[in-house]
Amino acid sequence: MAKKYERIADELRQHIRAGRLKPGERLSAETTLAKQYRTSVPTMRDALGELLAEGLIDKRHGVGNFVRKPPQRVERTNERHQWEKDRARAARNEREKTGATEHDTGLTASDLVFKARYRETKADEDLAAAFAVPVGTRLLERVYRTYPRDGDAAFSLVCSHLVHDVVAANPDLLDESNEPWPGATQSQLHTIGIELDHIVERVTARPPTSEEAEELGLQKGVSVIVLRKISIDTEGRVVDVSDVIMPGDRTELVFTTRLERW
Amino acid sequence: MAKKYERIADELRQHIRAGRLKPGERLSAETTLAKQYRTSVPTMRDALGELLAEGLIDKRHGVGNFVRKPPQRVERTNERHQWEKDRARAARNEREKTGATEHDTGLTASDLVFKARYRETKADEDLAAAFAVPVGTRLLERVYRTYPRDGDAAFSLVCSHLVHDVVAANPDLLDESNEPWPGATQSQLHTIGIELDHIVERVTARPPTSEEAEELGLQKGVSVIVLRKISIDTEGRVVDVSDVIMPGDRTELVFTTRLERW
DNA sequence: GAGTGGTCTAGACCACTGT
DNA sequence: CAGTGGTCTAGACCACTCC
Repeated sequence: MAKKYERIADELRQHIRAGRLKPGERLSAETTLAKQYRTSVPTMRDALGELLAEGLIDKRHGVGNFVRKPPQRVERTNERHQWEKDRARAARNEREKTGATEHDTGLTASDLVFKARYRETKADEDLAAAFAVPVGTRLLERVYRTYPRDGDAAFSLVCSHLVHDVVAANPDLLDESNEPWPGATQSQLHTIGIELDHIVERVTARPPTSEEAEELGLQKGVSVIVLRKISIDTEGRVVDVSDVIMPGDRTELVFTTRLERW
Repeated sequence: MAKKYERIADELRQHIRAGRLKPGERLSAETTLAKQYRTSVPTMRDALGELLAEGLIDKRHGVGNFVRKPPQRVERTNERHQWEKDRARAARNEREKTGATEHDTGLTASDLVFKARYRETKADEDLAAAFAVPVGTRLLERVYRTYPRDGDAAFSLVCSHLVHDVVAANPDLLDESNEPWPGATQSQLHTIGIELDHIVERVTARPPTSEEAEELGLQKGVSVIVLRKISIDTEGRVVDVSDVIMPGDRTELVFTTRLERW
């Protein structure tokens, strides 16, 4: 009854969990494994595909299959928003001390490479609805990437949108060469007199596009977590809509909800 | 350069999005499609596998492949916690009016079938750490399922844990036949004098186990969203640890974070 | 060049569904 | 029973990595 590739996957999983296959260790070639498990190569590959989607192994084309090191999960908390707000009005040298990615990963700025690209776009239907503005309204699109200095895969893909005419009040905000802006978006918005009141985050999961898989270094079968962050200011206006794509096998989102006392 | 199965998947995706293939419509048999696209059946299946993971089609063994109706997404907000807290002390008939699943799905109680199963267990390492109690501490495990009356797949798989000796203060709380308890867990905890202060939710995504895929009616390649909810009472004690498994292709989590004013 | 995984083919046989 | 998708096999050929 049990499918063959599932039984093989189970067996390999046990070996990994029990430590008989150690992190970083290379598995035998797929042709060899197929013989060992008395099966064909495609079936063997189906079994390995399960472990791949679970993040237990890495496949490296032309090299081999490797037991994955237990991934260092990146936590992203919703407390970062209050933390950013507290720092938004601080002196520049204070804000420069740490950024949010360092806050999440525990790495220091020297380990990280940061890239920003600004572009002007027009609101499509989706964004127009989120901002409650007409379709075609001019937006400022800001794309961010943060890479570890040695590795190649990005931690997350971030794409933020602002209403162009709103942020144009401070021309510095239109210039990507001012990035990384110490203190992040809330500090930038503060320069044009905007204070945030609350943030709504919508979380879903789906398979990555091939570009996303490429940039995040995702193995086949691994999903991404998609987070749409909507920032609302004290007048109830939507001032920022950001989409964040994170690798599903390395990301943990943490949300704390405080309740009113009886 | 582009892989053949990706090109075919792209083409089918376009057809679906453009409405040339309508929701509910059956695709040709895989052997027929393979001929149409001048490829082999396994490659055709790889292409269909992409659409499957994206939730664009349903495969029904022995029947055919069907264009999926745009899934009605279930939203789960963190505002439900305050909503539940507000109702926890209300009169029974008030609390009976609606439950949280109805709140999320917009369905009424008569459309839903509810099941609860209680069981006594001992804290493993993971749960012991979450509760800050010794490994082996007696826990009450409560498993919940909610099904639509006509369909077969559950909306979510919920497993809640309470410290047995804490809730034993009210024997009614040990008896699954008292479920569904109007007003949910916060109302149950209120009967033993517990008030919640805040809730921490940790969100991750991963492939489903085969049991999860079965119960949630998931197609191959669709991930689940895993939410661990930890409830902390006004004395800082962890009183409930719940794991919620939700289908990745039909779920949207919504978290609102309110910020302190400057 | 040797060895690895990636893509694709062709086809056997099984399991499930509806008539 | 006919038709469908599910599993599995055997093997060709390509693309990548490392020596």
